[in-house]
Amino acid sequence: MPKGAEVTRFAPSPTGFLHIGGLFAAFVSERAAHTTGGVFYLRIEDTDKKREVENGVTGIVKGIRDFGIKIDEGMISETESTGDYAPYIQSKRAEIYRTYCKGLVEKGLAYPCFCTAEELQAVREEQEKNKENPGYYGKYAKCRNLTFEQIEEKIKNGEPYVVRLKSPGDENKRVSFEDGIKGKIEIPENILDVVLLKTDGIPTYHFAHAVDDHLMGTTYVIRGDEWISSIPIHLQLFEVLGFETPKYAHISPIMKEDEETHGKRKLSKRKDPEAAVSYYHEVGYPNKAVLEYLFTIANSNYEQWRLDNPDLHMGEFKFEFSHMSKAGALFDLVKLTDISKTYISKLNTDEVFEQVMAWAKEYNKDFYETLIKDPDYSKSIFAIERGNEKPRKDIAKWEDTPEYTRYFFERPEKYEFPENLSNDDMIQILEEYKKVYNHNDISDDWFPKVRDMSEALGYAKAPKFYKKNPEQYKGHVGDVSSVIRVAATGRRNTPDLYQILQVLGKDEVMTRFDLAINKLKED
RNA sequence: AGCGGUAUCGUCUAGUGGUUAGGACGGGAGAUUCUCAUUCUCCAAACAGGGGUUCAAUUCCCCUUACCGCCGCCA
Repeated sequence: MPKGAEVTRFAPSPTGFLHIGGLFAAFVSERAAHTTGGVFYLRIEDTDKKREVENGVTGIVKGIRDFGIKIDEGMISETESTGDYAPYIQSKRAEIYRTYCKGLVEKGLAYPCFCTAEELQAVREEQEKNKENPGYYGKYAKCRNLTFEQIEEKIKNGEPYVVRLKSPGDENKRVSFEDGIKGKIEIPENILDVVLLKTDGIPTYHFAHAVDDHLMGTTYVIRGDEWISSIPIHLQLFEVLGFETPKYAHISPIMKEDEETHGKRKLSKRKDPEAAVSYYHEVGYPNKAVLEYLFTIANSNYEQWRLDNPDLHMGEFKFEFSHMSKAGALFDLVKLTDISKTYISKLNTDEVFEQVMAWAKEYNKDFYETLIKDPDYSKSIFAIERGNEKPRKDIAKWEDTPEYTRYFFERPEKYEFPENLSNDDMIQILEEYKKVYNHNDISDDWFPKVRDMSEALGYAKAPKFYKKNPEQYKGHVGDVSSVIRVAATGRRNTPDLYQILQVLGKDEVMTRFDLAINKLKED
């Protein structure tokens, strides 16, 4: 590996649920590794059996991969991994932790503790009453000074126990470390005899973190900032284990404004659908757009870079911790929408079609069937005004497309005809237009024809003429084309009408005009 | 309670011991346009409060406040 290369990792629990904040952390870690020529790996922290979900690894691997985040080593599926430091799943590493733990006990740096949950609870209550700091330490650490004989006997009696660190900390001393994002942080030393190995022999996060990140060669630990408070524990663990400490960078969580309190709060798995990465997939925000958005909150100079380099791949942007925000950003769906619209507007027709199909296949089967029936026709819809110098920005997510394209697949049931014209006027316009309509007209000839016809029927050729002398006209060309537009699509607002008529095809256009005329006659 | 962290337009942020405090999203107005969407122009919009230090503080220091974390055999 090149000099300065960082080894980073993403280490989630196998809940199958990928939080947007988790994706963010994974993304930042991946950038940190790959912009330095290093390695990014995936480790699964399944030390809490209660959290586990069947096939939970798959969901996470897929979630990350879908976003184009490359995992170099570690878990690559539910059971498989690649890389030199396997196993990458903590439940399979029990022996390793036990060995290190045993070493600590032998050196007198850790000890078994037989306290029950009830006893610990009682201690906590007492501490609370005395307004002391809670925790297992000092005089409250009852098992700290058990004799060898006492321990032996309890074990022989089959009493369950955990292994605790015999913390060498001094509450009057402080430790300091340099955080990659937050800068220098100083905190009192850890004095808690934290649990290393739980009753079931599985390590706690703290212990597993120290052992694994050491063994797996992590150089830069990137994780949520809720871990900052645990830093003294971790530093102490590295010290007693005789390991070199990695660098740390603590990321602020992605927040959301709470409707009730108006305060900030973390995006919540339970309350906020947009907390789940799968949400973006479901509604069809392109992965690249989501990543692009994440990048704007990861590095504050990214937006300017994007403005300066609209066509470069985002991988070319140089990610740096120094440009990361110290505070937690509020998640802004509106901004995501804007980024997504811009992104989609730049895709070519085939790309759009491909992505729409991929989305529809999974989340809107009917629409998928509709599109697949005649792929060329479907593509021609998405081709409308695409590739222009100033492309339209009206699709934010694939979920928008069924409604956006509906009138191409269904004849109008309702017509939003303009109110300022009488039915007879509109019938006249349509009848007349049927006569002059030539499906083979090119785009440049098409609109002048509508203008000429408007004039012949007593409408102003252009809105400005009408505005000058409204009493001279029945309306203007806008009213006329409106009638044609509504007759063809049912809607008042659509993209370029010429292109729409071209896509619909001559026969269909004529049929729709007739249907509209009949409808107007009925009313 | 204690221990940490954070604080610039509504949002994401840039920035500096002396600036008309900059940009992006969103909002408003106008222009372009057959509608809509684009595009373009313009506008409104911020240094949490109080003390210091200094000729000068949004910037440095302290306090307060607010918000966020953490205090588990969860991670």
